[in-house]
Amino acid sequence: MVRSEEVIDELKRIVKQKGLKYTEQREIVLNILLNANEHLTAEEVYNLIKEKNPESNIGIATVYRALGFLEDVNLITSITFGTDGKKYESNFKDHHDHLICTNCGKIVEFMDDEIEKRQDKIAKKNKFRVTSHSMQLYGICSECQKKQS
Amino acid sequence: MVRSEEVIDELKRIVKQKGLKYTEQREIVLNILLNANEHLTAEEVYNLIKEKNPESNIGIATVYRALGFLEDVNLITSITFGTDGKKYESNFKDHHDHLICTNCGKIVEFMDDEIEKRQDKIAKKNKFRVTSHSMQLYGICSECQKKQS
DNA sequence: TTCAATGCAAAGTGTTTGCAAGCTA
DNA sequence: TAGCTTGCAAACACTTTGCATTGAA
Repeated sequence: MVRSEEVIDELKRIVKQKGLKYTEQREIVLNILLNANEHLTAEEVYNLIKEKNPESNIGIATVYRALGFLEDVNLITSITFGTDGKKYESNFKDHHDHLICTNCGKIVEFMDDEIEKRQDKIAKKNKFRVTSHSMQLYGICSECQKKQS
Repeated sequence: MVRSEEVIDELKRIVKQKGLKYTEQREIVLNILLNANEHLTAEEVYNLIKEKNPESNIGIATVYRALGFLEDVNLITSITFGTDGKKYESNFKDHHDHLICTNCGKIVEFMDDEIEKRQDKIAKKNKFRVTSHSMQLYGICSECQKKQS
């Protein structure tokens, strides 16, 4: 995990290097994700901004554009699951994979060195130079199992 | 892997047991997925039907309804990854994961017992009853590496 | 001063629903 | 025949786009 200010500085650097403008809106969106403990949909980000930064009067289109931009420059990542649509998270969290409850949508993060090692091995065997990966295990979480039975 | 006819019989059994009607449309949709080698979106299923069963004049709404029904009765599963939306696959296929070349789009399928075992272990530790998973390794395939260098 | 970025609303997507007609049991 | 299913089109929800305006460099 990295300090928020460092990531914001990184955003400033990227924007400058690309000859684009630095805007408060992109910073707000990035900040929301840096401080979020869970994966957020575009709409959730939008609602959080209205709640935490009511003065900003941001539009939903801008949120979508900011999310797209931040994903392009690799500051955030998205995963998509079930009916909740695309969910975003900051890239400044330790690497992890996801366990996803297909009933309630809960996402649990995990990390397993053994799997990471095997992935490298598989990539080598297939002569791929792997740049990233994503893994999702779908199932029913313990709470939902109780409710169902 | 199971023979198509057995799965179709299973569908007939389920439909009867639920007091519903057996229709050609549901059978066609199921058959498309049984014979598909990849995960298909609703629209891809629809297009395949128009190609392989042009006489059926099926509507896209029926495809969605059939997919929903087949998923409810556990003959097929859906997962969502990337930007293509919900993708379906039959529950009667051998399992595999994907290596994806981000340059040319080539997809290589693989399967690794060690990873599968670790996944089970992780699921147990988190008290999830896992029903499916998807893993993608993104990178550059050997041909594209040659072209780039 | 320039032109990227924004907010708004309209236009696109993909998916679901209402309904009259069709078809299975 | 009864009522589940269908095809069609309209309705929906989510996301993107066009455009005039704003604002960062």
